[in-house]
Amino acid sequence: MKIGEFARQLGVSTDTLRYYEKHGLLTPSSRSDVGYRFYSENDYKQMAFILRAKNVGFSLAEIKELLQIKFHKDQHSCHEVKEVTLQKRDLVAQRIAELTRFYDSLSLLADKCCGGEEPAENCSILTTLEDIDGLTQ
Amino acid sequence: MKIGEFARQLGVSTDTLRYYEKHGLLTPSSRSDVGYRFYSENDYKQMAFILRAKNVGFSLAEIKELLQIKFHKDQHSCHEVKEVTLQKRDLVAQRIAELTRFYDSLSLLADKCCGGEEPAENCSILTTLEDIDGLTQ
DNA sequence: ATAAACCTTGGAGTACACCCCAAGGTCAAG
DNA sequence: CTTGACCTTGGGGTGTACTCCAAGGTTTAT
Repeated sequence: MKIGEFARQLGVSTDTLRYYEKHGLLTPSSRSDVGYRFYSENDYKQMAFILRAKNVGFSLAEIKELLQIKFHKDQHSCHEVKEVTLQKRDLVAQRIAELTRFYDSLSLLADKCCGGEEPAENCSILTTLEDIDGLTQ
Repeated sequence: MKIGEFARQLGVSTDTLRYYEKHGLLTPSSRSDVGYRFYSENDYKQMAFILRAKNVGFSLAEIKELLQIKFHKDQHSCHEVKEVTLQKRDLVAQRIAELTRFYDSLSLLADKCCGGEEPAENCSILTTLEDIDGLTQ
């Protein structure tokens, strides 16, 4: 598949794909005689992974590290690979925990609010997010 | 508290604090006669909230919106405030769901790995993250 | 009273993640 | 065989979120 079609299917721009290639996140599996990029089914899966990772707040540098868990398979011991994987998993777990606190804070804020048509200042809604922050930590 | 001490306690630079003030995220509660910024306990709580929000992947623009849930209290109806709060909460829930998928993927990757000293290529670890990605969606 | 350690504003520079050309080559349809 | 829709590289521009001066004023300790 050429870059244009590939980009359309993934909902990104061709510029983004060239940018990712330049920065070592996704190299198309082949090139045509005249240099056209060709993307495979595997490239599609890798790009989908990159986009999901980006969507949950990983930087491109972090995503590159995640991808290298697999590229490092040959050079590194199974033990090392497992370590890195578990480290990344812990990082994800921490983010989930913090987001859960946010979720609870916002739930509390919504629950305390009557939801009526009067100005919110007269509502039992808590006065500040900081107070909520204090309550839920 | 002056800006330097405040910055130290929060682990950010004074430049960052001035930047946040300029962009409407945190205005110190007072200034001295000659213009020195003074930060209060409340400012500390708000800054802590901002940092936690940033840490879980909110942009400064999004954080500003979150903070405005409280600043809009007077001008907007309780109903509107509740709506915005619930919207933000849904967004957080989505991120949690996606991060959970990532957590599961990485767990699977780690579980399939023997963790021994041999090169990882000989391990039962799955060959690609994309495959895992496929398994867990 | 003077040095060190603060503070002020303004503006310039940086890293990240794109986005948008320009100039030119390629390819499929009519 | 040319028109239009693709593709190439290279380079410049943009928005976000800082980061780092420079030039000057203030405060505190000796």
